[in-house]
Amino acid sequence: MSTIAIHNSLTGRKEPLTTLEPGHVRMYVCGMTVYDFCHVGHARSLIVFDVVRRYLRHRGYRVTHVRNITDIDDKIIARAAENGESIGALTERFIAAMHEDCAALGVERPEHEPRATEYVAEIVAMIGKLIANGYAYAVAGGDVLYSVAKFDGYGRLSGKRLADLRAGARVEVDEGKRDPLDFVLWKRAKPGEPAWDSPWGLGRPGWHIECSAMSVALLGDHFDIHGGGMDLKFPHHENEIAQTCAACGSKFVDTWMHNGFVNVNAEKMSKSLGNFFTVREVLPHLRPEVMRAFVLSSHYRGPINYSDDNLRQADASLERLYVALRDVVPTSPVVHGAATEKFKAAMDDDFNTPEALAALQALARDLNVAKGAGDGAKAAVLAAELVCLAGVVGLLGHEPEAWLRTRPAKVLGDGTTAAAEPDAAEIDALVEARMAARKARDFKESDRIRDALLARGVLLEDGPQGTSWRYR
RNA sequence: GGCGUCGUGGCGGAGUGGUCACGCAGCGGACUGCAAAUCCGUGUACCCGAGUUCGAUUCUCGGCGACGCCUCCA
Repeated sequence: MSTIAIHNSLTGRKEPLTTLEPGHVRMYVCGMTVYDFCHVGHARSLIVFDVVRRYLRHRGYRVTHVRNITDIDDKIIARAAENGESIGALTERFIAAMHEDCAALGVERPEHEPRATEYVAEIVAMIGKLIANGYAYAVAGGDVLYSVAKFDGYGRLSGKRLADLRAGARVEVDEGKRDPLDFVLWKRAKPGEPAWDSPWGLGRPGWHIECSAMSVALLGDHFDIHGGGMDLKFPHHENEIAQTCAACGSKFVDTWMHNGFVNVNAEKMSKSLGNFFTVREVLPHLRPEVMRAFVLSSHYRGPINYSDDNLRQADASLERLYVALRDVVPTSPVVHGAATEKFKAAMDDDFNTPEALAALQALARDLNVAKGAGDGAKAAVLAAELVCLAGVVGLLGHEPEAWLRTRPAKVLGDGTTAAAEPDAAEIDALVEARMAARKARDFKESDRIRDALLARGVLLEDGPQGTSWRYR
């Protein structure tokens, strides 16, 4: 059996996947800070690791997938205050919204979804260990800081040296900080802020420590895969390594995976640039599967450019697959052929989804050829293989006819939705009328009907079994 | 300034030391009453310069350019 190779950010190279426990992958992926809606950048990360999870399972692994929720931090506190809303109400609202977005995108629920506020005891215990081990120190105000210089491997993940970091440090030195790079583990509460009791007084966790504490609590102090967006590499993941290794004296994570950004006009989609689109504003006009196809059209580590044209192309390539599946009933036990081998080889090679998608396209071609040759049995077998493989990455989950005869509301330039398109009943009636005209060889009339429908977004196609229609 | 990633045909996007990605768009053909879909065919693509090599888009070095991280960020 071939093995899966994964690019490990820690070593910078592709390595065969190994698991500490045979056949069981333990994977932690950094999730959201819940003070706002998910945007397309979050969607990419969610989809990428959803595909990783699905593929590992497809390859026979049991997967324990943890995706945390950061439900306490500065931005949450600030946003709640801004809104005049309690922190709990704010975070519950955006957690629910995130779950809705995930469901819409077909992103499976991970096995565990721990929230920082539910793990304060573990966090406090870990900070205590770090102090005991000499890696952390409490300062007068009530903050506890991590002493970066104490940790040998600091900077290994992000390829940074302490000296370089200090030279470029833009952070002002807090009083009490022994080193400008030291980061906070426990933050003293200001009046009115949510706070938990601790040996260092009332306060709350720093950002990085929650992931260390929760991953260790749920997956152990040494596990297989840790993932997240590229922007988390430094300082977040670097700090996680420093914390967990120093507290537990273990190796922590074997394979680090980082997905690339979603760009808009070649610039990173981000809150500060204001060039982001939320999942919920985009999804009504874009079928979720198109979003997934778009994300998978490029390799997860590279950048991907979010644009109408690229989404359109993703839609078109997906449509080609659905058109191929039209009028074919897939056989029941799936027979795996050459396409499966290609698909598997691609996915085994660091989840090369563009290559895997190419295998699906090749399969669609064979399927079309079989259909053209009238070889229904072969077509049925190929269709089954196509649906099965696509399903592994969460695609082609719809009935082809249903997919081709549905479309999201078209948004016009002014933000309004386009006038309603003809419904199925009306289209069927017109198709009937056109059929009658064709039978009478009144092609002028039949073409008039077809052109009129096309002008309203409906495409008619004459085939051996009659006329079918779809939106375009 | 430090560190890093990347630069492939009209567009998107894989990949490889010497045959082939794949999709979108275009063109020619088959099919069709005409279309659409489909199939077949079609593009002197690999940022620039030097080096290694029988041979480099692929390896090495240098340059240019884009982007990212170094502060919260998926």
